[in-house]
Amino acid sequence: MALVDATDRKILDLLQQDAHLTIQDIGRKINLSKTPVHERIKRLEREGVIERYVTLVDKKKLGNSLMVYCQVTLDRQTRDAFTAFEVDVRELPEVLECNRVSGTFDYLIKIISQDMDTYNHFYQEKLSVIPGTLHISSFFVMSEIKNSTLVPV
Amino acid sequence: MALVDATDRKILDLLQQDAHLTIQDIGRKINLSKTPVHERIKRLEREGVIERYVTLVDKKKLGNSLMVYCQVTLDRQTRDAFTAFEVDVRELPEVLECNRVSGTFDYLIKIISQDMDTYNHFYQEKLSVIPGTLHISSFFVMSEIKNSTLVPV
DNA sequence: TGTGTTTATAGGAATATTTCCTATAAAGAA
DNA sequence: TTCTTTATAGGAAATATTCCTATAAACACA
Repeated sequence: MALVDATDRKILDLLQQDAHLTIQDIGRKINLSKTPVHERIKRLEREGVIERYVTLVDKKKLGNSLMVYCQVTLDRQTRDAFTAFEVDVRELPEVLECNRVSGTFDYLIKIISQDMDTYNHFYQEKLSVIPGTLHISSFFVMSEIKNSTLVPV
Repeated sequence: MALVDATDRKILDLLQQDAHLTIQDIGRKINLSKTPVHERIKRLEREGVIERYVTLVDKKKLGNSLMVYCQVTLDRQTRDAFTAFEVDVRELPEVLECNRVSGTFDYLIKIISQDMDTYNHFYQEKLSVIPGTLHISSFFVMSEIKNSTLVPV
């Protein structure tokens, strides 16, 4: 049998939208008793299909009103240069996402910050000082249209 | 009193990392009985500081191995053109994130797809056909370095 | 075909958690 | 001071998870 069957996908679809659904709730929605629902969820956790349960909060209400994308280019495109940059960038709590991409720059990173002063400080003191960084180009988010964690199942 | 005090921030920090922590667990970690922890969480939910509880899943194990960023430029930068594009893009489950940004293009969107064939189909049939779209430039994610939902508190 | 094994499910019982209720202590207002 | 408000604590009821046993269907194999 496949790693994830149709029933698993239904469960995952529901849990992705609301991690606080009870096993009974899920069972009711997909016409299954609590035992198989419970066992399937535990199996999906064991297999790593379910990675974690998290709480999403309102950034702005916590004082983080500025979101910025940066295109980062390193001075050398070697494996060691990539690794060194990645180790450093992972440590920065302001960096929510970092992906190495194809194209005219190396990394696209998403940064959250309180305001422009805070961002400027972060940019000058924490981001642009990472060894190997050659060029950084910032794009400021003016309006957040969509931000979903829901992977199609 | 402020909307969110120091105790609230401790609770939010813990819940952001693990939505399945029990109220008792949280109370133990911050030296508080279950009642105030429970009341604070309910208040944070009511006030919208806590937006939702979600389950994060392994994209690749569910068959979504390709992640792509697109820079989208519209043919006109009017309010109505923006609104129309945003309504359409919000409906696409492949689009996990969409932000309107400053700079030489209008939107930066993050797309998840099974593989290149699926992405090509999405690109040709669903993305590039959105009315008002002038230019799309794709950047393929080669390596995911960091992907966090943890907002600094 | 028949038998034993595996797999998925159901439902009750024990355990744990959330939710509700009452009570206490500290801080601030009249 | 005295009353009110706010934050906390802890017990009890309601709810959920977890564990246990049992049943039914699918499958392998002699």
